Amino acid sequence: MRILLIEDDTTLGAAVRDQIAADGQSVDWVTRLDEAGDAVGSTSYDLILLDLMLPDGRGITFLKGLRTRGNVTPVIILTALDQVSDRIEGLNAGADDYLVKPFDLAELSARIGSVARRYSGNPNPIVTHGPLEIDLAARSVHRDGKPVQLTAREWALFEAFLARPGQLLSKPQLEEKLYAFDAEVESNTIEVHVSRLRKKLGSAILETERGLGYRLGRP
Amino acid sequence: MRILLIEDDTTLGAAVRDQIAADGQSVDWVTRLDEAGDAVGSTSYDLILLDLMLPDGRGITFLKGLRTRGNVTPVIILTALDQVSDRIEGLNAGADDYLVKPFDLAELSARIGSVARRYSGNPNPIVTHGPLEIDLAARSVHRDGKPVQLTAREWALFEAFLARPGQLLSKPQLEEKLYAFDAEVESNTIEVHVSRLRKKLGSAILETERGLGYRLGRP
DNA sequence: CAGGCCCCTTCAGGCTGCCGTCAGCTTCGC
DNA sequence: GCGAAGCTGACGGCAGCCTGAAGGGGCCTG
Repeated sequence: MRILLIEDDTTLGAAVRDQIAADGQSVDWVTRLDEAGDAVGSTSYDLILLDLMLPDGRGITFLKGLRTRGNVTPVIILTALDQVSDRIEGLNAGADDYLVKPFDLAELSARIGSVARRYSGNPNPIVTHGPLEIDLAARSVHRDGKPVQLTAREWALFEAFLARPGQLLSKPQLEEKLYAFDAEVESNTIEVHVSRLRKKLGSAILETERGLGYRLGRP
Repeated sequence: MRILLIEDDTTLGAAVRDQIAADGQSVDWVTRLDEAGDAVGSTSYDLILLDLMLPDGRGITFLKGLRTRGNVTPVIILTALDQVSDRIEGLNAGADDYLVKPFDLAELSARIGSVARRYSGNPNPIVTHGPLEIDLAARSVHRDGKPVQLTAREWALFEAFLARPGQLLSKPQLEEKLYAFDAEVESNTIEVHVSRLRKKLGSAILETERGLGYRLGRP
């Protein structure tokens, strides 16, 4: 992942650069907005870390210009300004996240990871399970290459099994997972949803353990 | 590369003209907006350098008119106004960059080079999605070859889906994207904007996943 | 400064289809 | 063969969604 760091404080900049490099990402570090403008003009970045107070202008303006030109690269703002109004202005200008100095470098790593996961141009990780291809982030399932539509409840149920492959889940456990714990389910709802899931995903997908519950079938 | 310089200060204008010529580009220099209008009407420029205070009107007005007529030539604003509001107005009006006077001629060269690299004479990359052609940089959409006008919110929403094609986006996620995170949206704003987008771009463009959110439809 | 215009939000009414329920049937264990 | 547990088709209620219309605010114009 290619990251552009725009930060004029040399101490902080170097620390951030080293942290990112330690995470295995590549960094370009500039200290002025005009350098930053050239950089985004000539290179395609996956993420921009932007200081708000720079020697040749406000980072906000740079960010707005970026967005006005249709650039959708995710931007995380780094700034000493901790007032809510600045934060709102930054987010309104199109920032994706915000870090107030002084911040923990580990936290920075976490945010970078989060943004990267959310936006990386790469496709989401796909879990395969027999004839099924499951994209958890996109909430989509394909069966033999054909998309399958799952409803909200069906997803919740399916997710519960995917989270614990092979593990036996009792009906009370599943009800707890599907409903706010105060909801009263006085019927065979789980059975019905299991039935619908089997119809959509294949009858082998869920195995019944009579009297005990269900478990995800072997692929 | 062919550059149009709109500047009424003869000293500065001559200096800029000479600098650009020294960089090996060709320049047309006009001092009034009506002349500028004639020039863009008769010649195709790769870049426009625009002063904001001119004897026969505001440069902003000229720029807006240009964009309204669908002209997407990159524009760099040259101005003595150093207030943030003016810069933002310029960028919102469709400028690609700005330079506050007095500026270094070397910096001007760098910006020109940057813009040139960004556009490299070629039209912007076009994303096609079924009957839609989307120019992210110019923020324009064509449907079956006809231009479609999107408002700010509509574009922001559309962009969110384009950034992650096929991914399910929940309403809270979309609200987060459209509004500062502390804004309270107590109504069905997202639904309304989705509805408008469908009306403008075609009903199949966004698919509803009841209880979960929306996703970009297959082309 | 009034007036117009456009965009955004909110609201209300109508519609869709998901979900819980039930009943009748099948399967399983003993 | 019997009872208990599970399966599944059918159906009505209602949450969630759609959309036309109205009102307010910002921006530009005369």
